Amino acid sequence: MTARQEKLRPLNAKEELVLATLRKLGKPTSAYDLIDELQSEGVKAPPTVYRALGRLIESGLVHRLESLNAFVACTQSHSHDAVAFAVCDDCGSVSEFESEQLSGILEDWAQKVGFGLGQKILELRGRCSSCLRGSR
Amino acid sequence: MTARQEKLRPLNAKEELVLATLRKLGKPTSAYDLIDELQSEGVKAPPTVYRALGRLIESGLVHRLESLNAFVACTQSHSHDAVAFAVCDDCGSVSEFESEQLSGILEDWAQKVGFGLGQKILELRGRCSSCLRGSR
DNA sequence: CCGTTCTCTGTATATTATAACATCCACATC
DNA sequence: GATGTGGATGTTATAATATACAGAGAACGG
Repeated sequence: MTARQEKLRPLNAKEELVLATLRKLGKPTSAYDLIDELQSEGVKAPPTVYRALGRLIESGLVHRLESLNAFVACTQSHSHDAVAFAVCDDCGSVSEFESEQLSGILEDWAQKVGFGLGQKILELRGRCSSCLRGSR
Repeated sequence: MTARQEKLRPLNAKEELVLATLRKLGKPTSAYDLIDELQSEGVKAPPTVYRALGRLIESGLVHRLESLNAFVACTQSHSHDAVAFAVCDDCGSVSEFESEQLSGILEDWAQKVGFGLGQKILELRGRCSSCLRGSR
């Protein structure tokens, strides 16, 4: 139930770079946009950035947003059980939230039907409160 | 709350073909695999199949699985509120399920934080009961 | 030193998706 | 009938996303 690091291996230089960039940008970013940002820093081939992202995801430091094919730095210290992402379709911002209740429903369902539950992908699309206020 | 067809427009020939093929295959299928299936039937360019899929999705007859970049025929008559998909990573089968409770949690959260909730993407990865029994 | 293993890297290519523009057809207007 | 207009459909090219595969170099044990 507590936050877990999937691996304790320290980050290498490229992983640090990618993580720092995702944190700086603070919003979902595609692998190729990361390459553009990090050309000059030696991250210039797709496999390089995908490998770094893969390991950051394993470590729980980065999330992949399936519905955007993009990546964000994790902003919460959480268990990684049933993390949901709310993506604003106007401004692109993402907020993370977790709910034991949510997690519970999914696990109960899996139990009931005998599904061996692995990753839970929970992404909400819509408009964030500030975009709604701006009412564009 | 009741099942809704987003549009009443009848399906055209290509849409019927794509839908029939997805039903026949009964599992998540990529747009390009559909093209391979339907070459001879006149569905041979990507925009053709993507347009058909787009309209089938609007009509609620097909779902897109974001985590697979693939498409499945809808197997349930449902409201399309908070449909979740359980994808078996071994055999590729998908089962759909719905839960008002699930829907409720997500809507409550959105309400609370002022998020204007649109599409809910809920995909569970894991192993289906028959693959678990086979214990491969 | 030499081979083994491990990590890291880059080239090329596969896969998924859309932009841009041409064409065709049904219907309206003159 | 000629002309236009709008919508669906078709075609070509290309964009965007992702991975297979194999080479290069360090670290280590013999």
